Amino acid sequence: MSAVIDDELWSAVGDPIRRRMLDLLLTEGGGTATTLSGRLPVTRQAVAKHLGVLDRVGLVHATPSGRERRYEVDEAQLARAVAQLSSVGAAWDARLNRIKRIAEAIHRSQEG
Amino acid sequence: MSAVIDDELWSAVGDPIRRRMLDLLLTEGGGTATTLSGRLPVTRQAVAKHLGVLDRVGLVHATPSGRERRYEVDEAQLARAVAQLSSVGAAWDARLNRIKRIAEAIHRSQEG
DNA sequence: CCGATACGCAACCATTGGTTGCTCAATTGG
DNA sequence: CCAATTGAGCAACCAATGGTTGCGTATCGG
Repeated sequence: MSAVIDDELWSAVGDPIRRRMLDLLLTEGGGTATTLSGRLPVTRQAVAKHLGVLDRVGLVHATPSGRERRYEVDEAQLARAVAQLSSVGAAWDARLNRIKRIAEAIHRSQEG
Repeated sequence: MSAVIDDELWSAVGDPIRRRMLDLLLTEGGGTATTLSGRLPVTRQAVAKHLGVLDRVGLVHATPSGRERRYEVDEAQLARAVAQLSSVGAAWDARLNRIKRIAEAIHRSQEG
């Protein structure tokens, strides 16, 4: 029930560029800093830094081959991240619902 | 299907301090920069800046009263944010599932 | 009225995301 | 085999952001 998400994981997927990178890596089945930067509005170096962040939290992993460094999404890890995201959403949902029920109860008690 | 979340909303809830602030505001039914800073590891001024961010994206709103400035969560807006969070999660889930199905199909075709 | 308190503003510092410029290594082709 | 190309990895630098301290101001309560 913790709803205490791993802050590193959150900030990793909290960045819009990194979310788009994950999307691209998923839909294209992996890529390098160079190929990704061709589809993003930032330079290769910026992409490389973001890949470093994603790598450190385990959302992607790299396989060097020749002079290339190909990155792929760690699907299990991303699934875990998605689960944590939705658990935070669920926690807030629960609080909102509880507040709503209390408010309704007060409302009824004031009427009846 | 967009899965294109409002980046401002994301970065608003992407910050761990701001998430804890939302939690506190929900569970305590509102608060001021001063009361929140008492429960957080940052100064009142830092909290005030975060409240400004949350206010600008509409997740909280303030009602000045005397020398206090009381903030409360805009529940409808937070519900919207939660919905967007879960839609991103759902989009990634869908991609992960599709990839999984394709991988399984390839696996089967290679065996049979 | 005067002290305490809650807020806002400004200056300043560290971290982070971005850039450019360079070097280095591996691939490719004459 | 040697040279040009190309992908990656630094390093320096800049802007924005999250944090701090310090100070001014307004409101509340004795």
